[in-house]
Amino acid sequence: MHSAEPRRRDRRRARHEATKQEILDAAWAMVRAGGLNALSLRALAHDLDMEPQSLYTYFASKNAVYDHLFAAGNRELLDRFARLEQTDDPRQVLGEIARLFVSFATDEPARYELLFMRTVPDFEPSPGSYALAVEVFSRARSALAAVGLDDDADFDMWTALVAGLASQQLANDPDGDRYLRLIDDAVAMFADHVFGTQAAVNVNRSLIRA
Amino acid sequence: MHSAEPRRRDRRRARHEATKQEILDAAWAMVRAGGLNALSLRALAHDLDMEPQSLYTYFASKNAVYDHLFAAGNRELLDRFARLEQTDDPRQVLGEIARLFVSFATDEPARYELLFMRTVPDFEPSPGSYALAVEVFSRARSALAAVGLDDDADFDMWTALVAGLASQQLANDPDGDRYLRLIDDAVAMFADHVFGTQAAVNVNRSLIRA
DNA sequence: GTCTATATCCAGATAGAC
DNA sequence: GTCTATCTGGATATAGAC
Repeated sequence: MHSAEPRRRDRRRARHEATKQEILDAAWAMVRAGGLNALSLRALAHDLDMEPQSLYTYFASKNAVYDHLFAAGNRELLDRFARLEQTDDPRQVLGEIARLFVSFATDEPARYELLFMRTVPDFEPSPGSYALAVEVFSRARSALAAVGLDDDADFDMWTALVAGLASQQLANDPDGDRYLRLIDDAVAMFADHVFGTQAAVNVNRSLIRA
Repeated sequence: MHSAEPRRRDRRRARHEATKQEILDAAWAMVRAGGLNALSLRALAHDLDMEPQSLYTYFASKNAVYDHLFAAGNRELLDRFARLEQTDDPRQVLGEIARLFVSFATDEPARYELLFMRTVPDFEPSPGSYALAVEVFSRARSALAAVGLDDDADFDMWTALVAGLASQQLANDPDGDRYLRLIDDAVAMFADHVFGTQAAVNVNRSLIRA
């Protein structure tokens, strides 16, 4: 009879985790529908047919819910990084990363807002969640470094360009692709700037041949 | 005695407008201190030593206050446009406009947020205020067209680049100039892309001379 | 034009019974 | 683990006396 106890605890824990996940799923649905600041514990409880107070069994506060969403968003980004096609072509790498971020933004604007804009008052990610964000950052940093892009200012320019495309897409054409379709052009512009233009490369080749 | 009445009405109206402006000044101070969503009619009234209900004499709703801030922000932008140095040099024009927008953002982040991000739930500018925003847009559009930049996609790329620099500056280095100091480089990158590189120009000159 | 009083609704969070 | 009951505080807005 002693041996049954641990299994019972496991089942309870599993149930607990399952409920927690249901709450998080409902939270995603809520921010998806009404924006990041539309998250409300009362409404969340209502959607799940429970009393608001019961949520505190699973999350210590509303910001704890945000923290789980924040962590999940960063894990999703890391997954997408892991699935990137491997290549040595700098322009292809830049294009892949830009598409990764901008589609991450358009897929779920609220998630992008949570991770990259500072729009939830008083929310600070926990150390564990923040570590995931740092991992995302260094992942991007080293992906660019691998193709010869290791200058800090260039990196900042790149993130500004990608963030600009993403935020304009969300703000001005949330359901279209007006800025999404500028990605290839943006990559060409940026790559020409930091690596030299294809034209310049051709000129250099001519000089070498001469 | 009849002639005194209009003057009394004028004085009353002037007093009314003065109080209205005091409220707006306090509102600016509030969003400056606590962010755009920190605006609260209760707190506003408290700062002005009045009851919250009295504010309704001056503004029909909280969003009416936001609307006045929105309009004032756009008027300030138009003023800055009017004060731009006149020049035919495309790169100089691009640089001036970029600095105009990014410093407009860093001078008062909440104002930039109100005008260019969609971060106040349920706020829609009134037709009159929106008209000012449209005027700002067309002002930027025609300033670029005047130096030969009239392609829609190029314009979108430009706004994305400038918006990206501004938003990254606000989000990642609000008190510094990490992205501000990239403006010249960004202008060069963009201008090279749409007008051709200086290198390419030199090559063309060589060809013409040869 | 400003006040008191009030309506209505929302929020996050805690204590303690069961 | 979930509930009832409650605390505390916030919000926007309206009615009507003065």
